[in-house]
Amino acid sequence: METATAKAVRARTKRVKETPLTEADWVDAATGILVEENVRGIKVEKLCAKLGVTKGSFYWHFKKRSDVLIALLKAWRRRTTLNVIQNIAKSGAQGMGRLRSMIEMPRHAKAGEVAAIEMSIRDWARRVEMPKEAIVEVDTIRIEYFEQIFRDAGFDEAEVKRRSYLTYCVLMGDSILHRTLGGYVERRDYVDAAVAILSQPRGDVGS
Amino acid sequence: METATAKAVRARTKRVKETPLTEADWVDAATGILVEENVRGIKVEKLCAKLGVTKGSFYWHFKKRSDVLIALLKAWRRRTTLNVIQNIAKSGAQGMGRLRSMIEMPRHAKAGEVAAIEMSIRDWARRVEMPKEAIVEVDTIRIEYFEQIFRDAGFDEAEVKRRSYLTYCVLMGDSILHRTLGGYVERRDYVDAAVAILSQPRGDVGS
DNA sequence: CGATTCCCATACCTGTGCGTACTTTAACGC
DNA sequence: GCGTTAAAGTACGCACAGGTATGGGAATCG
Repeated sequence: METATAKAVRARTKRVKETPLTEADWVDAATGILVEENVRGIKVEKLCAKLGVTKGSFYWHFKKRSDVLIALLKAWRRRTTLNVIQNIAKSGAQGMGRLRSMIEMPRHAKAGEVAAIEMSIRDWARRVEMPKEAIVEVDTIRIEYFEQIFRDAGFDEAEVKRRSYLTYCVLMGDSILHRTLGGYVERRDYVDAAVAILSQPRGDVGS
Repeated sequence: METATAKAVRARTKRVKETPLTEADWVDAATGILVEENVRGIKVEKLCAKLGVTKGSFYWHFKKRSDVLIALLKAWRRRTTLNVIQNIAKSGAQGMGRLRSMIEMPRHAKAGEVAAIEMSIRDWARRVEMPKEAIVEVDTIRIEYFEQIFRDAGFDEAEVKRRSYLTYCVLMGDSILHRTLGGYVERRDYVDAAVAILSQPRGDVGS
């Protein structure tokens, strides 16, 4: 039979980090599970196993399970809203180049993980109010950015709104569909076409 | 204290239907929970409560919990693949009118429930293989229909694929975003713009 | 060097949910 | 009428998960 001290040692050796855990560690672990499973898969004991500690630690950092969910959401909200703004500046794109770099985003290398997190949160938001607020905020910020792009390109206000919404639909749709329909269209091909079609001046409607 | 017979009577009176339950009844109940919560929310006892019976009934109809999930998926797959084909015939639309009626779909009255089911299954499919197969099949059928539309309109094969994928992205994006960004654009306005832009012949790309 | 505080371990209680074994009731054939 | 079978009801075992209470070791501060 395993002694209590032996178990303690075994638990300790599982720890990756020897410094005390921070809230960020818990949030990261929870985010991982959120993607692999879903919100309901975020169990206290599973979090602890992932971090190599026991429940005593969790309930020292948080009062209850839902507190880590709130922290997760807060962190995502902050990261994501900042990302939108930063990607504007970072890419250095101008005019319709901004549209292109936005449309390319879901197909970027590291985007898969990011998109998976967002999709999990969107799914969560379908039934719970708290994540819905975060989603609405992110959606609003993004669409305002699209509006700016089309406004700069000289479209009138009504057309700006329509194209912004359409653009966001394309973006959102692609980030969902390129997983199952991955190889259907080439990335370069798709991005070119999307930019061209969305930025094309309104001509006559084909009969 | 409540007697055993009294409990039996109380349970019986909760039953909506007095005829024996069918597999379809269980699948319907499970689908309801799938939308309200998610796939992990489909608990055997919750299903039973919804149908006014006890676990004895469930385990007479199914061997284990996952069997009802399989049945649910099978039913959805069948319904959805049929729906795509039927909506083609039913609408009676021709040419680009077919595109319009497809784009209108997520905004139809009863579409909310249907879309919610699909989104729940898509979320489920992100982590499990079984629902993923169903999703891939549905995606393939839909995009083949889009291809037909654009092919009939005279686009070349490469453009057919690009536009089909873009169209599906718009459809998918709208069915997700119109919940949070519901009032952002008017339905009529959005549909007109989407059809116009997606069907517009390729002109010069604005600089 | 002693006490306090931080961070975590252990043990326990409770509720819930899956699955099983057995019993009960109602309809139906004969 | 009477046994048989379909369609449940009842009771139980058990594993997991949330939360609490308490204990322990290491660092830190006076």
